[in-house]
Amino acid sequence: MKLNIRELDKQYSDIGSKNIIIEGWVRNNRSQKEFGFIDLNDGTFFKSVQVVYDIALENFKEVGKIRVGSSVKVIGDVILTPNNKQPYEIKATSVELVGDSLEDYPIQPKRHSREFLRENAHLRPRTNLFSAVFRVRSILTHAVHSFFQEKGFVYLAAPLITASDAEGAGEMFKVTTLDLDNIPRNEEKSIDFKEDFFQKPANLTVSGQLEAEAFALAFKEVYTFGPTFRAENSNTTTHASEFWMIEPEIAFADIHDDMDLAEEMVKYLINFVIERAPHEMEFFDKFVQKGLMNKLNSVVNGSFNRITHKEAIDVLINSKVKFDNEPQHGEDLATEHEKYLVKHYNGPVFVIDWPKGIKAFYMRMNDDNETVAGMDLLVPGSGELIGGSQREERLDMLLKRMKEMDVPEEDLWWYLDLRKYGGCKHAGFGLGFDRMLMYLTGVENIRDVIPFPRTPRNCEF
RNA sequence: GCCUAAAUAGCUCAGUUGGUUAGAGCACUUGACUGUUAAUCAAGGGGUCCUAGGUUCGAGUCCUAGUUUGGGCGCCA
Repeated sequence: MKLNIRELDKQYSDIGSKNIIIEGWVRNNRSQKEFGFIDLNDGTFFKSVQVVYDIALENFKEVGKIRVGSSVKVIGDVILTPNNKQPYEIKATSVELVGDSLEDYPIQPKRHSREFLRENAHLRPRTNLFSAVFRVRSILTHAVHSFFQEKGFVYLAAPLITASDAEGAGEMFKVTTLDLDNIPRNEEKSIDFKEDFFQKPANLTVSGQLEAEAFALAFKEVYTFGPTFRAENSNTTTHASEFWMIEPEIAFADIHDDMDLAEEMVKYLINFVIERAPHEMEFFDKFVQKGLMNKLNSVVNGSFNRITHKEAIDVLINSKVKFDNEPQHGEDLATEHEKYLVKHYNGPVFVIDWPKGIKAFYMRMNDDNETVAGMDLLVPGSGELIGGSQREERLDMLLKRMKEMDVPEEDLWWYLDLRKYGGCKHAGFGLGFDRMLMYLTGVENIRDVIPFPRTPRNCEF
């Protein structure tokens, strides 16, 4: 009977000593004179199973030489070993080498640096850490859909290619089929995009928000979940050129409804993963970030702090801490300020009502005419986990803001239409999926929670 | 993009004020070993000391430039 290790771990006590077949990869092989042990992992379960083989095997000597990384097929019986480190193991009646692993296999049964493993991104999922990270990533993906689907939100796939350059969320990657060695020029000597695939300049999206707004004004509650691209030359532990973002958008809702949704979602995601990946979470808690589970449990059981930008600045000023950037009303928060705030409040903090000059054109103007209804959720380690706002639904105000901020109206005619035909107050946010994963696992670098990360100068694999 | 640190065996690192033939642990090869679990023990193979210049009788070590990587900052999710 073929079994995978996940199934085996569930039912090992009932299986008795039946012949079972397990196929997987050798994590370690300790051979002795007349017997030996293989740590076998088949990828279906965080833990490996120990296979015991002895001299009764006709190929005993060859089995003893099977190297780490090799794939094997094992036939054997389950035996219970309650007095050992592991509650059960496989007593092999047959061990067959399926795919040899050459002598220079880079992954060894020892600690490797994260940098080295990044350079071996095709092999790192075979290590404990990355096995745990990427299984949790998969579970977190499921959690996202599960959360919104349970609430009846409609999922839309926002376009990845866009002709609009107006989102203002950062530098964009250009999309073109023009021959770069022979770029067509028009009479003014500028690039003739009439010759290009879309007959106009096109880019990879930096946000699906504007399209999500269109759907929110039809389905009331919607979300996007997909990749996003930023061509910024960002070199930090929390930025990638290609990352995934979740962008819910809700109609007939204001910024407080928006924060309620964000808080409920973050808590749901944490609970979902803790429940379904207990071994992985235990591993993170033990080896990646001590106290992680305590932190997550207190986040789930507490409520998030909510302060205005003005209050945040007051807290910073009253702290008497000597910051490199002096906190000032009307100015942006520096990273050191964010770090102080999450420490001060000992957990996630919403900051709302930001000075209008430092936020995007679509955020709703508050009655004071000085601040907009934007909100950021700051968390320890991952920085800005969520950025969102109540959207400006008043056509005249939106047009005024676009003019002030030099956003071209002609590209966004359809976005303006949403305010002309049955507009209503609405709000939404973007949650950085990869940053959420960092927060959940305690992994400090975004490059270590993305299977094959893209960052400036790095597009291998 | 700015600031800063680093680069020595496949990996993780040591290498003193510039001085003989550049070392260790792990990995690999060979062998030993009756319950290992990052097994242990013995022997062996393995080096463009990041690259290019320079200083010096002599450079892994000092200087200059470059490349790559880490961290911090900016931009943001």
